[in-house]
Amino acid sequence: MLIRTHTCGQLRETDIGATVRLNGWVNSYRDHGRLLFIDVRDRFGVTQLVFDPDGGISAEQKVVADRLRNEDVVAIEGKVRRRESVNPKLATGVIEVLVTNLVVLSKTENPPFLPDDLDKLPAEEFRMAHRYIDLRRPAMQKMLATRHKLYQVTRRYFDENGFLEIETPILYKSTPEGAREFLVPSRHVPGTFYALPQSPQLFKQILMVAGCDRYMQICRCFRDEDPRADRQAEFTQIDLEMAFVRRDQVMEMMEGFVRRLWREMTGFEVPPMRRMPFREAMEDYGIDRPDTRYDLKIKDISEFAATVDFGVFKTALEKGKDRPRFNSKRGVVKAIRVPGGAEKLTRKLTDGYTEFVKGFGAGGVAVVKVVKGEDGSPKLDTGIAKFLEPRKAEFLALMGCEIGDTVLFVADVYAIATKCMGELRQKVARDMGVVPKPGAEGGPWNFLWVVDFPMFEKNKETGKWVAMHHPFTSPRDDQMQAFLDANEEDDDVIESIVSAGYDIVLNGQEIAGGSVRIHDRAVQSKVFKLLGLTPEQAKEKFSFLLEALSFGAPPHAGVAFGLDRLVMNFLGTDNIRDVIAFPKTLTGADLMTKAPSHVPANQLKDVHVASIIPPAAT
RNA sequence: GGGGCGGUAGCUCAAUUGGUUAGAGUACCGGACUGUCGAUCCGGUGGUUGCGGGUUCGAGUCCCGUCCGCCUCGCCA
Repeated sequence: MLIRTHTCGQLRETDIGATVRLNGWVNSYRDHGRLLFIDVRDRFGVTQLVFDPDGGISAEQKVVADRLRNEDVVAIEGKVRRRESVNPKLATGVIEVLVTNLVVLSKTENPPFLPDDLDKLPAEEFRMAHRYIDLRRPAMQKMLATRHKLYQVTRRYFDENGFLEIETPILYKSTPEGAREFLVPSRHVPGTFYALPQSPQLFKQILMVAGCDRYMQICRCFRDEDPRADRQAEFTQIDLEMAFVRRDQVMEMMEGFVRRLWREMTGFEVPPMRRMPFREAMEDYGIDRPDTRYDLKIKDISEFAATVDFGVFKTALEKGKDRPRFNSKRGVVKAIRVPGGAEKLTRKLTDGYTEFVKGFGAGGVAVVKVVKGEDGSPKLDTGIAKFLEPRKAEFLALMGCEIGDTVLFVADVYAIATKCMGELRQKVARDMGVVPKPGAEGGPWNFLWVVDFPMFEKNKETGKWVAMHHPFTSPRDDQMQAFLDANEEDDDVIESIVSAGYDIVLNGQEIAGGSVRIHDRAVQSKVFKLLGLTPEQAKEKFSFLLEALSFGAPPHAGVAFGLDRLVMNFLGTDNIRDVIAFPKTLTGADLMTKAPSHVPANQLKDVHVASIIPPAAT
């Protein structure tokens, strides 16, 4: 074949006169009879070829050229010359190649679709089934290049900071807490199974005990739970761990990474990141990953609401009134002041909010508008105005209301009211049009740390304690003694213990999370006990960890970044499948390879597995 | 597991209340054309309306079931 001398994005004015060879795909053809133009494409760009019987191409080859169609693969030789008319859309648009020799390397069937970004894209289902064509699109090539660059910046930064890149096993021990695991049957030991790792959490801690000091890995993780637009069952993490550090050293290292990453990927200089306690996030934003690009803060007005003669408030506030503040079952009234809402939040929208919060367990949303009265002063209107009227001045002052505002209320127990308000705040922000464009489209990049998470929370169904982050997260240093001293039966104390965990939140999205780990066997044992694991169960599941911790474990801490979400941010997409070369559907199918698939009976027999699904039914 | 949206030519879409032979653009095939660049012009092929039932004189359209895709709640230590 004619091996290329240049890529299809390379030739410039300075190459005019040179004899070159190009390889690539036919991107489009424009047949003028005697004269034929072909745009040839590779991942580097597009170059125009000209086939002219007066220009050195043989009559036989011209006939072959006339038969070229989109996505045929060709090799050509020819002479670079200046175009008669420049195409400013192409980087190579000043020149063209007058072809003297053509070899068709691969003739294509009529392709199911053409890989251009100009027309409306085919259905995603179809793009995934023919991924080899979809990935030819310039936008997808850009995605692959962006991911690649992210890998390189990541490896460079952590290498410079003394991290070792170490691979950990994919065939791993089942530790069935948290997410459902993918299982792999063992051939050697009938009836036993590996699991695919939800993350390399325990291996990286073991590596710290093993004296590796600093570890990093760009690793695949597997969680057999239902995906979402921004979630795949199989996804990639930038996984890290450091020894001989506490919280601040890790956070500093991570912040440095984020700063480097954004500088190199986007040119944006990330300012010092504020640290927001979990409690503040929940109080002001109703969520542990607040989007601080817009205000619309939530206000707890329980105290004021108690003075209002409104049944819904009174009923809510009666609930769990003897419980401590922030207790999930204590009744509260929360409000959001929406500047300009009186006009924009129509009755239809606010009625919709009631339906919306019902989905999260609340009874509804109460509404009041602040309008201009006849004397020009603020007047309460619609909704629950008549109940608030007697305490109007106090209410307006409390909420800081101005004419034109709408105030939305939810009254329920703390957990529900907080969740509803957090979700409602985001919905209202969208309805009001105050959510900025994504960072990749010129909007702000808004980073913050969320810290001081509770160590434990109660599972709603079982009533048992579960680790909020994971069971290897240490209490915050100043909480350690309180944790060791705590009576396991004392829920209020257990609930109050704060962990040494930390998340990085970007524009309301968690992009990284980590914690200082427990490096003391006694502390780890106490956590397992609180989580309801007997010493025997703990040993069965985590003996290797407990042993490791008992043979000289350095203090250590780490973090994991969601790599796919980082790429989504850099490309400005909200679809995770757009940043993965070979993604899966919501049911875990690979539409190109048709995985998962049935396997022959003998293959099942080899691994000692029998299907309970009758062959006829499948 | 629950809720919602969608599935019509290779692809993107249309088809009035249930009513004639299911159309258009594009791709593809044939033809014309020496400067185009999403070439243009002329002509043509192409349909199990996802699948299976049902209602009806008549179903792309209505009903039931099912499969697939997407969005979402639960779930995701």
